[in-house]
Amino acid sequence: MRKITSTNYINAQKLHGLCDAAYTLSQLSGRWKLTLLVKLREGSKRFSELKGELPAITERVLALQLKELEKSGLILKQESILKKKLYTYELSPLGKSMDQVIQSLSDWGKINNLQAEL
Amino acid sequence: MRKITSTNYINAQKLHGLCDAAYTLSQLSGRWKLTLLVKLREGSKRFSELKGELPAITERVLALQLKELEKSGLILKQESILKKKLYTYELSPLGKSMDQVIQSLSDWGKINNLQAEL
DNA sequence: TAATGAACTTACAAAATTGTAAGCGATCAG
DNA sequence: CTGATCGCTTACAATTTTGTAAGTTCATTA
Repeated sequence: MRKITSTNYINAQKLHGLCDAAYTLSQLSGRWKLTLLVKLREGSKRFSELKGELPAITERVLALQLKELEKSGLILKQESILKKKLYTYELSPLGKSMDQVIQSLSDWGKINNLQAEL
Repeated sequence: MRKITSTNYINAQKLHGLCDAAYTLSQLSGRWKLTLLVKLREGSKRFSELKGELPAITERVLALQLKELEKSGLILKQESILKKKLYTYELSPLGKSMDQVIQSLSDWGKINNLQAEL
């Protein structure tokens, strides 16, 4: 939970007021958010699928990140019509509008991420 | 300082191994880094200039962020030929190669950042 | 030469994020 | 009806990031 009276929080707000790029970044900040969006570009997935594709993530953090992405409108949570209590997550139109952003982040990483050669 | 034995650190490494976009994002993570790059796209600037353009930043944090950007090779610190101990910061070639990334982050923010209308 | 300013650094505290471990309420297969 | 699985939630601790306040060093200015 954020303290909306903290200098930290206030500074973030000011920053978003003077830098659009920083605002965008803030929507993606959180260890796994961006990667979740990348995975969801492939199509809608369930909680357990996402967990399976991100071996190091814990359920707690996965739930947190999904909730925040939903709150900021980038993804949608749908209940299956066939089975109750079965949900799928998918990109919302807003999330899809991030396509170019995600693509350029991926492209730059592909060229400069030496880590990935392992 | 990061503990290279922490689960947190190890998870970040794993993540960069499986997601190029996340690697790119990690190079930009830090409250002011991206905005510093945005400012430096306008041309090289000095410490005090940057401080002046980012009213809310403290000297401590500005110094930290600049040092990290330098360490990751995105910016260069140059000493003035005319006056000793006067430095300017500028984008390195690697930093300039982020142009497309920064541009798409800005573009998305421009459309979706309601905050900025203040 | 004393004062000023630029560019930091240090020690410390607060806040935010992430990880650990366990538990809980459906729903469903058997 | 029973146990298993899915999709979470809770309480707590560790880690990481950011902020506060003060001080330092060197070089220039007056």
